[in-house]
Amino acid sequence: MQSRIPASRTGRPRDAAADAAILAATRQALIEVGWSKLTLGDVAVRAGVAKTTLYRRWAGKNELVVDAVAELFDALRLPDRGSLAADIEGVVLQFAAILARPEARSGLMAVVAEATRDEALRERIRASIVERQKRLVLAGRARAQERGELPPERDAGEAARSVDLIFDMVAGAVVHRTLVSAEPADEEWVHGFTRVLLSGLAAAPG
Amino acid sequence: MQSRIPASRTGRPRDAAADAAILAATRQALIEVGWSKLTLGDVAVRAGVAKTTLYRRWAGKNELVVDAVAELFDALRLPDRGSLAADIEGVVLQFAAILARPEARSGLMAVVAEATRDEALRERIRASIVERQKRLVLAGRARAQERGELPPERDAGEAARSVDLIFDMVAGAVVHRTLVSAEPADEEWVHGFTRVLLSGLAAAPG
DNA sequence: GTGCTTTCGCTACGGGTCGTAGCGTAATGC
DNA sequence: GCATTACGCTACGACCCGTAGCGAAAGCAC
Repeated sequence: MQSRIPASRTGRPRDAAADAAILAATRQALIEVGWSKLTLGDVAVRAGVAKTTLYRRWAGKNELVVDAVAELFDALRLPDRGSLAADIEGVVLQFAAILARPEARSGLMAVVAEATRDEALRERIRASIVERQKRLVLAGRARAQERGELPPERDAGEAARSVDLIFDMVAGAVVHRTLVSAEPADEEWVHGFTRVLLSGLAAAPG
Repeated sequence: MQSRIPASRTGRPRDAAADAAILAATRQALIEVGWSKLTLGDVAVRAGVAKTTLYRRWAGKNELVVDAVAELFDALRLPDRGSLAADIEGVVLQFAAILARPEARSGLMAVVAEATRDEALRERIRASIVERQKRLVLAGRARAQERGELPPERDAGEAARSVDLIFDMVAGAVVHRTLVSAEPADEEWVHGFTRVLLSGLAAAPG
């Protein structure tokens, strides 16, 4: 999943530790110098590998940063706080906390911008970040339906569209609040946002 | 508002037509080569001016692209379709149409990414794009309150927070849908989104 | 008109990054 | 041992950056 360029089956195997070192170095470089001034030569020095080694594993800066950032979002967990509203607030707060970290802010938006002109990169982001985290929406909704807090979907297509909409609204609002409005997505804001979102979902099924 | 570097009062005045030519050339370059491969030398050639002229007016690539993209959003209008839901749908569809244009997609996200590490650039984006377009939310809400579709705010602080939340939700959702999920924000999607948003706002005042 | 000031187009430059090629060496499978 | 691949290192041409310096042009004050 990480290395875009696959390793061969024969010959000397790749150093597995180098992958982790490179991704960690990439995140550190994002923190210290940001996306635009991040150079692959610098990352290689930080990771303690040769620049050519880096190019053997990743096609370029875009792919490398996507992988480095994607790992950050794997820490997201769906808490069980007893109610859908509280569960969502918990996830959104975690999401906001990740987006507050400079390596996530600088890297994520930059690769999304690059992806507007790169179909393969867009698919890479979708697969390794977006689709990967939709598990949270699915699990949260299923639990809420068990509790009777949300009505069941009429059909599968309806359900899929609903998940997509919720994901776009949650991720979009938090990202916009954090990166564009440049205001913190703190507990007060998350509480207000969650209330509006849930009221809307409950009142407008489908 | 456009040229970051102010002109002097005496001496030969700047060619006013050059500003428009440079901004148009910037947008055209965003369409053809995208943000990352956009060079100021290329923009200067496209605009028919010397590279040094460009540097006399803008501090760099970031500031230039912000100005070039900001103009795109000035075309937004609040239509009067008779109901708040219809009005919002109209604005959101216009917003989605702008974001569907490659010069807006590529440029906007890139400068937002750069702004995560540049306070002045962040303020520039806020002033020339975000705050500038909040007029739409304000006008839409005022009209809805006249119609009785939305309750009045309790106080000014409440009202301001509400506008910020609405703006983050609308802009965030459309941007995320268009650029990250890479799905079109068509009429069907906008209709569903608007329904959820308005139901939420009506049910969860303040 | 005559100066003063600033803009403009042009050329040239050092500095930095890119992505690749080439080499000798190290590590694994057969 | 042999083939194959990964690794570290060096070097390279290509490109873009941002600035300096120049002569010419276009306004303003007088």
